[in-house]
Amino acid sequence: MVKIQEVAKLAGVSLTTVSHVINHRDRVSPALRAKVEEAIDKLGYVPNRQAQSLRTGRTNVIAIMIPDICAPYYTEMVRAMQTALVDDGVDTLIYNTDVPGGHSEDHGHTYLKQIKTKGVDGLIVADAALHRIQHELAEVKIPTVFVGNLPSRSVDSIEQDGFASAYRMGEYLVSKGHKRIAHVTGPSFFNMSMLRQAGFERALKDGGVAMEDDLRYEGSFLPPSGYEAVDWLVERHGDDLPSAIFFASSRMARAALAGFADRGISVPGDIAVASYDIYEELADLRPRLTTIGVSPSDLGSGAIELLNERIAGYDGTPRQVVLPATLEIHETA
Amino acid sequence: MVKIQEVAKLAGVSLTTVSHVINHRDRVSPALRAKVEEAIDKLGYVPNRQAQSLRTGRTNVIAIMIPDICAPYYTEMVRAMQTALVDDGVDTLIYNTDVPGGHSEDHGHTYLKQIKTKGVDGLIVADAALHRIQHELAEVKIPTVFVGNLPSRSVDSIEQDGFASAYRMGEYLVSKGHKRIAHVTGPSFFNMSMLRQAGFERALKDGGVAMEDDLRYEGSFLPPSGYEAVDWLVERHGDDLPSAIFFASSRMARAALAGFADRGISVPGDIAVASYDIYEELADLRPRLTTIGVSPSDLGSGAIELLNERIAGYDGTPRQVVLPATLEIHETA
DNA sequence: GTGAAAGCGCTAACAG
DNA sequence: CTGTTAGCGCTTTCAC
Repeated sequence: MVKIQEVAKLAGVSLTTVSHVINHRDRVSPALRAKVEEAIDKLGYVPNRQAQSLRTGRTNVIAIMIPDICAPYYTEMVRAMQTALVDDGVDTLIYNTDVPGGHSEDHGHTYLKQIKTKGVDGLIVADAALHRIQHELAEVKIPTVFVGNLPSRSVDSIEQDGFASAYRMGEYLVSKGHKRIAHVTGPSFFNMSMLRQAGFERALKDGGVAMEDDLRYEGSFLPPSGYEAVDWLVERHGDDLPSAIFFASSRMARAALAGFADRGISVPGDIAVASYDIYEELADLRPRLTTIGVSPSDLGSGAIELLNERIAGYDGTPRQVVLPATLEIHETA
Repeated sequence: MVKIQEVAKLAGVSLTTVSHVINHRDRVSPALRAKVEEAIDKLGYVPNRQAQSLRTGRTNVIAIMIPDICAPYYTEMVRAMQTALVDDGVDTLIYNTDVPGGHSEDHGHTYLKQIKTKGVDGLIVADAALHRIQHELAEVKIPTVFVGNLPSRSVDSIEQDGFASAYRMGEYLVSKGHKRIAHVTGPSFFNMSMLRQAGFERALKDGGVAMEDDLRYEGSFLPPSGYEAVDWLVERHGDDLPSAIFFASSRMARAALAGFADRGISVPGDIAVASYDIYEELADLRPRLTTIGVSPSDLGSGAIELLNERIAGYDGTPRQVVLPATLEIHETA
């Protein structure tokens, strides 16, 4: 490893000067600068980040915690973040709480510890399962932004209004004349699940459509439970299907579409399908899903904005940004 | 930030002892260790990684370069890598060469520079577009594994046999009685595209089926070009469709399925569809794609194995691992 | 505009 | 088993 001293020697200057041409170009005369830069090139010198960081306390790295790197929703979000960061040369350490061998929350806990020691400049937590460790989040003294609903408001957050969005979808389905609507919710231990559920069912109620308990199924947000929901629906109501079904996540809806196809149930002919969540990848699905949600890209770039302000020194009380949802009407409902 | 000295003071020992309980537990008497650990807890001490790394030269971080974090193929691969790394506490810096604002290869170049300065312990490059900068790869003195076909064999690599796999799919289609088969290839500047193409067309030839130039379309591996390929096919051969079509990537095939659906062309009724690539997410697609390929998870965990050996000090000539492909026959062909 | 010197927090000889 | 000591490579006052 070639170090700053060797550059200095080759260029015939002091190592301070070399450091200056690296960090404060203007403080060095053009002539010297040229000499130094030549030496840097010749030697193939690259500054050692560890040493730089140790000295400056900055790493130019942020950590991102997501539950599942295989979910397109999160990858689109991460991509937007990376895009927003690339010009600043900030790198992203990605932590997947869903990695096998343990509960997501445990991993979150472990990772949080790990992250603290890493000396990252900032942290983005986009994992609803971690709302339970919000107190820990607040104690982490590095700038942090939570993506999702964070009741405690202990750190900055950016989210969508789950209640209002789900309400809007409920309204839409009612407006299409549906009178019996099945509802596959998210896990009841997630705040966001409850919000979406409450919003959706409130809309039905307001629209004069009763939500039968027997038409509600608690899913996990993940694909398998969407497929299972179809099994449940057919077993339970096969002889008298509801006219529509709403999924609290599009991953479930996507799997459910496969389930309906496998059962020979036509969508939207036999049953209309709608879901929460929006992201680009859904565009290639047929039939195209009718969904409501906020683009993960917007959430991602918004999160980075908040984080950058914190990193730059903003020190006000935690902010809470709520992004408006879009209703995308396509073939399935 | 609480440092090792304060812990030492509180525990009433020298800072070496503290360092030892952190790094070499067994070198310290249980009694002292307990005292030190208590002090660590009380103070909430976490070691500063920058300092540790500066001293030891290890960071417990590896860098992973992929072209597109939104492609399920790569996310499954990354996930497998992270799973293989989590127990060792190794974190992953993820670089997306496909990030907007520049050509993938340029980004690769830039990132490579950035990575060099980061002092990562290892590097995984899973981006075929980067085979052009293989010489740079070889010059990076950190342990590196390339995922994909690397003709120069300048570093360790793990890959699938594109020729053999595509050949096998060609054979299969011929065996199903197809006589006119369209072929959507990958970009001709990729080595792997050429391998797949050669394998597939060779199989047709060996099976006595002519490959008409007019039935070949050069795609990009990405979804949009799959959709475009359908447009091309219909414009060109709408009145006389071939009986089957093979896509060199499943992302193209997936988009093509949407394209066929939009045109009212039934799969496999009007045309059989097959593709390269295998990954879990395809399971939720209907009709299910008939594909051939190697699971990205296997590639990912294999890559980590190779990398770990290098990090551990293995210093032989570059190895080349080739994983066998699986033919998955489903509905579309 | 340039250089000497101090030290970021930690680890690992080495000596006791 | 424990403590003293010398840096890892860099940035940044502070003098000149």
